[in-house]
Amino acid sequence: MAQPTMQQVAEAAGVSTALVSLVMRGAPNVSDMRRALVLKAAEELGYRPNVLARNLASRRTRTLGVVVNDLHNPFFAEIIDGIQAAAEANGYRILIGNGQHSRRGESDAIETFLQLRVDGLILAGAVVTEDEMERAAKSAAVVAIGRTAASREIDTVNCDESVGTRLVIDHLVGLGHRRISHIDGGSGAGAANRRLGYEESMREFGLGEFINTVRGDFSESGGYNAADELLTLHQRPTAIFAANDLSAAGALDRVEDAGLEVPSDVAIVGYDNTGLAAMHHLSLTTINQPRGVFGRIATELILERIDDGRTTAVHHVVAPTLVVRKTSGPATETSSEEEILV
Amino acid sequence: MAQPTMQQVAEAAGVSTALVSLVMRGAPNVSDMRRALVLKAAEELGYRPNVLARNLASRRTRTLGVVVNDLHNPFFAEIIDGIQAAAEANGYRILIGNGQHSRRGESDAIETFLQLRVDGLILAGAVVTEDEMERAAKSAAVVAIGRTAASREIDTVNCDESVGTRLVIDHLVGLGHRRISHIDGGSGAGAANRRLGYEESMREFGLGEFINTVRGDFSESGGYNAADELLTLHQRPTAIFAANDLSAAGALDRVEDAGLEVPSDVAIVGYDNTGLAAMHHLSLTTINQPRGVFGRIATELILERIDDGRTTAVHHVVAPTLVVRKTSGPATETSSEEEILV
DNA sequence: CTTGACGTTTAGAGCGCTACAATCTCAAAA
DNA sequence: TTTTGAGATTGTAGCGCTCTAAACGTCAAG
Repeated sequence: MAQPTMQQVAEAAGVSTALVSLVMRGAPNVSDMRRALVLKAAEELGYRPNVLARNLASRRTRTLGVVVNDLHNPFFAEIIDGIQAAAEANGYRILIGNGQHSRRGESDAIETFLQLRVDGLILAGAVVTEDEMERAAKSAAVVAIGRTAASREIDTVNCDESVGTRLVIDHLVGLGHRRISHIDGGSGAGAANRRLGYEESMREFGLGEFINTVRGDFSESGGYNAADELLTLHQRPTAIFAANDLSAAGALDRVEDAGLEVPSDVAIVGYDNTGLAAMHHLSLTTINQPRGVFGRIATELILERIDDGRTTAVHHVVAPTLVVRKTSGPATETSSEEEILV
Repeated sequence: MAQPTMQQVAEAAGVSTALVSLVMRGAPNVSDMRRALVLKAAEELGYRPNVLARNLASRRTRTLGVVVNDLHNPFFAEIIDGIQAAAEANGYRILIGNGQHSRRGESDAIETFLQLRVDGLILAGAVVTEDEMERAAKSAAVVAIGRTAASREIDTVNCDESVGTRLVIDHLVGLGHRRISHIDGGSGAGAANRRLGYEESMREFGLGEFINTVRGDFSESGGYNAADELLTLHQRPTAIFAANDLSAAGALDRVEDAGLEVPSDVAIVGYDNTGLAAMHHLSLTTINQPRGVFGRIATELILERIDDGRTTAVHHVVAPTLVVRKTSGPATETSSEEEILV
């Protein structure tokens, strides 16, 4: 496994190592003749630059470490796509670390990257303490996706939940719904803001009296149980706004189990526009977060710090969009009649 | 961003850099007094070992590069879990590279890892040529998950598709089904073996005359269209075995759209036991591949090469299991009658 | 006292590369 | 011809660490 070094390439090509270095880095001031000579020698020897040595000597890695909270969550895959595209376009490579859905796992991944001396660190959905992020920011540029940070050293990219929730309520109200209940996401990321946004929007539309939030979480069973609770209500809602797609799927399940039709008896709206929601079988109306854009913006922010030397924090807020599918529809006569009875 | 070096720690602790190195590596022959001294100095300075320099000097990285074909596929997340656990237990760290679902992307990720001089390379679901894997094997230990390799330099870990398919057919036959059709997975990974296994098992059960494969792919729409084709058949099948869960979901959709009951009119079985299949809403009978085990075994194989110097290839085959859920049930009277007519 | 053995500590030579300054080359200008 | 200077090439000192061999106590046995 002994690999050829620059030295050997230099000897084979009959030039200095410095020239080989220049060629490998694609420097401009090298004659075509020598460049060809070096390239040929490198090719023949199967030379592959040693990034360790290169980074050590240049004190730059041109590498971004991406720590995702949980690789199981497909949400992050698209963020990574965005990061990767933007990074490549700027001559950076990325390395991915798995937080294993825990503070501890994220810490380890961050530490690994810092030891590797990455130039920048993108934390997606991180749950580590802000303290820890700040400490990391002493050694590399840091940007966090999907969470806030007060530090001046840390940029953030977030989705505007209040816009997203308003889109949902607006959509449902436009369809004639008034009794719109919310299944909240417990301690999940963004759950609190979604609940607040729901309440705010309801009031905005003069529907304050119909505000009704039941406790749930970001899981299917959480949605199922919460829907169960809603169906036993004296006045059951004509529409359910769940905190995420998974819990919306659970709610859908429960509603159908009860022999009710979706959307005619009860409309259901999710949040996140996961692959699940797009499935023909579910076809869930939901809120789409432009995940690829998150990644792209995060990368651009980090490169501004690394390459342009920006030192002030930037907090980017991205607007989500509504995706209408089959689980939302007009409030029916029945529902309206019931409403009159209220 | 200038980070403290070993030199500075050594000065602060009043010892040599060699001693600091010893302490940082947890070497045994260091007096408690000096160890404490060094640790304290390192702590105070916020010292963090430079992995680049360390790896360069030691010519070892104790790092495994994991290249996954597609980060969007949750299939790989569990494999990574298994790898990570096994790697950590053996003092190795892992870095994840995204193949972006393309040969090109995988090549790039592999090249990046080789330039980083990882000790081992785990390719999960890779679609690169065997040539390329072999070239990589010249510089690092390589093991491939979910594909074969003829090279003596490359270990593999695979699932026994013939066992999996037999489990499915056995299950369905046990429920009284005879007219069992297969929706194949086109050029998807493992699709060919699943189709072969299906045909073989059918013959084994004396059901050769009922073998019926329709072209599909690993997507929901592929399953939908294939099921559509099956339903127009003069003798429609009483059971459908789809090449993966996603296409099974599509088939389920089509069958329900036709007003047929699952499983009483048509039973449906998927493959892979993805999160999708586990959803209450679908509750798909399917074949489970022990993905975490894939990862663990792959890691063990690679460490055998790295640490124990094994040079012969090992090909590990793991047995899948059947997960019975709600989309499979007994063949009904109607179906049997129809069969008599055949 | 030596001596030698053992556990601890250190000096210093790399690891493979980049960066910088120095040097060389050669055609155009003087 | 000599000078000039821009472009091409090279020598070499690190980057921060590990590793080998040697040096340094320390202490019991001779």
